[in-house]
Amino acid sequence: MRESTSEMAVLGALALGGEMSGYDIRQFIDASISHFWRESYGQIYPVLAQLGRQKLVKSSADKASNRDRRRYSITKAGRQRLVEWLVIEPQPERPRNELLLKVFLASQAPTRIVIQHLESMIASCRAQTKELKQVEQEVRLQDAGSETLRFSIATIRAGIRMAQARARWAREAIEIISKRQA
Amino acid sequence: MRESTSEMAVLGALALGGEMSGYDIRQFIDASISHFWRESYGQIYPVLAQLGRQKLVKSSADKASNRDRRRYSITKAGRQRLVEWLVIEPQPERPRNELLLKVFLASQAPTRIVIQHLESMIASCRAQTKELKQVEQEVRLQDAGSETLRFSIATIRAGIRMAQARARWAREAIEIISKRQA
DNA sequence: TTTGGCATGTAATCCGTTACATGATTAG
DNA sequence: CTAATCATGTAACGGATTACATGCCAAA
Repeated sequence: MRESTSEMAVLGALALGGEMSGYDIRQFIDASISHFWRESYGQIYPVLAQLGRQKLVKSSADKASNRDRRRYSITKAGRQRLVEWLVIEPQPERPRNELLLKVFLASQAPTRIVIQHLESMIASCRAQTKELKQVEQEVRLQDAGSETLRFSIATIRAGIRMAQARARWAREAIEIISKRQA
Repeated sequence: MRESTSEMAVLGALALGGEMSGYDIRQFIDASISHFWRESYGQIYPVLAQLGRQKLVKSSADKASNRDRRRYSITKAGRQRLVEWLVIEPQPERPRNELLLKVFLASQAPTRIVIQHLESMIASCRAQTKELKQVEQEVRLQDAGSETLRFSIATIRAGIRMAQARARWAREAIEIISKRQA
């Protein structure tokens, strides 16, 4: 089974967003879940072709525009497939973290280097927190009353909390690292 | 430039741990930084060969054992290369998060499904927090006085804080999702 | 003696990004 | 007119995992 998570992201976009082109799907993902997900065209188009072969999506040429444009929509089988995947418990991910690797190896370079990295991280976390808080307010207004609002909000809250936690950790790390041993 | 982060992880292991075999490197990484990094043999051996070609590590057959065993150590050029990499500011990573994707798409399945996922996550975060707190105590005792202690501790604290933040978020998310709209 | 851990390596495959190639439409 | 955006797709490459293949040594 190939590209299973990308398949599900594309299927999910079509389930929530209705009929869309490959291009639209990219915009949709970018606009709604870019803080924890992304898909490139290099994934989306092959995945759409494959989903089509599996009858999980259907496509039609768009007659309203004489531009080269295909519109995809999810089929009943596609919705079923999506649910099958949704019920599978996601395994805890263990992503590699380059900053933590640099912290772990920091004894090999001047201490100020890693402190600088941590300080930039704090800045970028603060920026992200601020931005996501704005997004949260916007989404609350725009999607008020929508069935999916609470799920969007839950993912945005995740981004905010993680950014805050990273920033707090970085503060603590700077203290731990700066303190000379007794 | 290929496999740059794996190269640096291997180089870093040799910088901290001294002379080691490919097998040892794997054990070292597993024992010390597995909560945010991992390397498979399928990476380690090709990377060692490549580092050798670049004169960043040197190897010698181990005569003390007549087992098939090569011991690698970092060269001066290797240490330089490592420092060059350490000073580069790590860019904020945006990993894909499957759980968050499932939360975002949760309207497509019964609500209890995603609640269950969040509850399992809380359980696994608690377990990880507990485990890392133990590791922290062990490392504090074992590496007391070591030059690298504070850096190890900083990375462990990151794991603890992130696990706690994830658990707290999951609690909040369950509330958000369970609440019926007014 | 047989199982588990030590030890090295390759091949297949997967999943994903980036670069490339092409061209239409629309807003300024 | 022309730049930005809409739009689709392929090819090359990169980085990592997993499975496979092999075999020694030590302890139970």
